Amino acid sequence: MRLSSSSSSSTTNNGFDAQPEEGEKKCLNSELWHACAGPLVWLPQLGSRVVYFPQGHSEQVVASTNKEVDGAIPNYPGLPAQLICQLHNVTMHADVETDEVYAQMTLQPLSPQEQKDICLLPSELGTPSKQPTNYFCKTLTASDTSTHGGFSVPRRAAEKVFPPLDYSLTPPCQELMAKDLHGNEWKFRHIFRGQPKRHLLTTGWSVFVSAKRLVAGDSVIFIWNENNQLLLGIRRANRPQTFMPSSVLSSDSMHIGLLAAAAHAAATNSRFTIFYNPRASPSEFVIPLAKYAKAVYHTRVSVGMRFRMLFETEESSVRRYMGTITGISDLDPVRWPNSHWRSVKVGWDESTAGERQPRVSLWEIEPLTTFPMYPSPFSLRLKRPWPSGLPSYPGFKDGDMNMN
Amino acid sequence: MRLSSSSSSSTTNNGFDAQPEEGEKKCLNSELWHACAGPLVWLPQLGSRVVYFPQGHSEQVVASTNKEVDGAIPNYPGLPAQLICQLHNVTMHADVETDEVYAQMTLQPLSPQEQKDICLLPSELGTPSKQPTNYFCKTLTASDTSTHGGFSVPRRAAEKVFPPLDYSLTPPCQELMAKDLHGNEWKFRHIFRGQPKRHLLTTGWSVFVSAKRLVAGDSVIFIWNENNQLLLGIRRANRPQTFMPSSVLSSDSMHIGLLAAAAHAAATNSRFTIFYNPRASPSEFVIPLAKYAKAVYHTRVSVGMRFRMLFETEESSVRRYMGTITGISDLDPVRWPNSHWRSVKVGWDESTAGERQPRVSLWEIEPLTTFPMYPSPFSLRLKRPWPSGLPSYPGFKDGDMNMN
DNA sequence: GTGTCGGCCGTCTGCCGACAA
DNA sequence: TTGTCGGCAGACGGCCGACAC
Repeated sequence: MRLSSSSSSSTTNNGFDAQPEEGEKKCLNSELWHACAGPLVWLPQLGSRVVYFPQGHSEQVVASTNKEVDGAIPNYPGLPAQLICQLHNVTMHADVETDEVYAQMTLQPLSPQEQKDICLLPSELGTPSKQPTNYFCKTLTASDTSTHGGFSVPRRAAEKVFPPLDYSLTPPCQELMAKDLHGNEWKFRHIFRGQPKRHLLTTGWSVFVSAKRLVAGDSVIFIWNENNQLLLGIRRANRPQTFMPSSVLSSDSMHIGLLAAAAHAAATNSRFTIFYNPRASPSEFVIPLAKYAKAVYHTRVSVGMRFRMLFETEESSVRRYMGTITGISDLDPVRWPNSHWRSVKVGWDESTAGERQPRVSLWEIEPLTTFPMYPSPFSLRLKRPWPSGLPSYPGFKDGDMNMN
Repeated sequence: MRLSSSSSSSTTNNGFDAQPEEGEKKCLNSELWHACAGPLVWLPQLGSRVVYFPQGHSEQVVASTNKEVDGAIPNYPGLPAQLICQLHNVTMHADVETDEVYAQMTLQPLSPQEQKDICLLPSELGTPSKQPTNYFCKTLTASDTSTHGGFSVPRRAAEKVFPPLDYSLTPPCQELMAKDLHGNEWKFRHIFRGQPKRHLLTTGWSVFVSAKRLVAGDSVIFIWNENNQLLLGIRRANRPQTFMPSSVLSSDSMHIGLLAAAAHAAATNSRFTIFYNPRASPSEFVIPLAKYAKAVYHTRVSVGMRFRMLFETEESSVRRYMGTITGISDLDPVRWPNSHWRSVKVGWDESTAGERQPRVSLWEIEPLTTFPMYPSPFSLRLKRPWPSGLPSYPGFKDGDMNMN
């Protein structure tokens, strides 16, 4: 049985397959996936080199299982804190039950020889995934989810993303068809009525709410794409995890499995598979190699330095928060010495910053004092040693770094 | 957040905690758990020695994730096909979403010294868990689950497990309160009416059906226990897995995690935790040591020998099927040489046996030709070598074996 | 501009015995 | 003995504008 809809990002398919073949994976709309994942989520490019962080992967499992790890997790001496990998496959998925978006990636650690020959391509910095322009995201109110009525569409939203109504009708109304991540179609009656006049979705709305089990606080996303299709995604509020597989494997075993799978792949230069859940994971843990290299080797940070960092707003747009670097140290000096994962301790300017993490990674922030983009002998003198097991960085050629 | 109700089988609590303390696990009714798990499911006794089979554990993950394992799973040379362990903890759980029952066990592999000192206690053979006597199990019909009506209670079932109605009333009826695995109470109107007269659950029934998302084919279990409480459990039909954690960890990583966790525990004689899901797992993979030893060292089997084996019926009772041993060999000679897991190839007498497994383990069957219970020098001559990494069996004392 | 409510109508839930398997 | 159905009454779903923030 297929448990999720999926789509390979390597295809250039822009819509849905009209008739997916039996036994083949259904195609999943990339625009909608990214809209649901959020504006800050990028997926690395197929075939590119990436850096994989077991620590970050571990954090995702912690967040997903909501269980702290006890101290019994063995060390994997052969597993460095970061693995440079080739990205062989990346597919977008959505949970059939919850519509939760996630990505599956197949990674292959580079051989020592390949690591020596590293030579960054401009394209490997990672390009932000194209966010749709004609869309809106609304957090559902009690009235929206109650059985008593329909969905109140914000006026600007309706005018921007829905087809224009024929205002000569009394009342003006039309039928909308929207496709969700799995390709299912939902029909809504869109009407403009009331005193004062407003846009509403009536017939069909409550079916959608109950089928998706939406509650007040969850959000819906409507997209009008370039193929004149209406797409419809959902984002659940951050209620406590309910999708946890508590009855399959202990969270300790999951942690061990993740580490052992990566360690085995690293030792044999073979492929391994991971799942990245952008809305459950505290941070991305598969980073384009060039982005990592730029942040770690071509940006100099120090205590006291000011920086800014992007965060997602409730309306699914982006804003910057300012902060100051208060320290630079290993997050876990015993288990993961010399790791760049969350190596920067920070303080946030705004007092409401209680929920922003106290530790970030170098590639997540923009220091306000910038240094020359192109590497110089000076900037290549590292403050911290190159992690053991990885080569030094001779193959980094100036001409290949084109990062602005 | 607590994701499942649970109860330690080490407590002697026979009912529900009236007021579970904050932060403490709710107590889960053992009778009801066993009724939902089925008549063939035993849980090993707390503190006893058990044999753990990574192969069986692996089979459970395969069944749960519905995905075959590719060949990439590394060997764990230090991990034998069976581990003798001390059972430090065993707790019963039920999934909050699905009510699916499962058990959590904490195992500690015995040290080499402890393995030398093995001396079986009579109690360690494993005692069948007491199945409730006053109960019934009914598979729901289309009428039972439709919104059009209530639940038709089979006459014998109602007379056996529900409190007697006052037949002087017209119509005779009463209110029933039943507790599910999580301790939630459900209220039903029990009425005896119609022409011909029959027992029905009306008011309250449809709330239960929709809350538990029951469909025709699922089963309900009502128990009247010795504390005069009515307990109510559910067993879903074997529809394709829906609880799968596809977005958390790849099934390969899960397999590796399971093996690595056991291997690490075996190497360091430290504890590890596993989940046993009796209705998802093809076979039990944590076996009382004495049961294992009796089957492997004190029962002689050969090709052509007749045997019988217990199976669960649809009505949650037990029946025996007969078969003939057709071969004895390793299930996976490469990865798990000298393993007793499913080492017996069998043929079944009845032609409808298509769904019964072609390979079973020695402790699952009862050979029809029995040999003396007490070990003799003759019966101790093993047909197969004692698995490497385990001691020979000198500590087996005659006086301690009291197995009938 | 939009969240919630009272009002009102229609559909579907849910209780009943009939009937047949 | 019990699964399904037609009949029927009442509850709730769901569409409407009023109204207030």
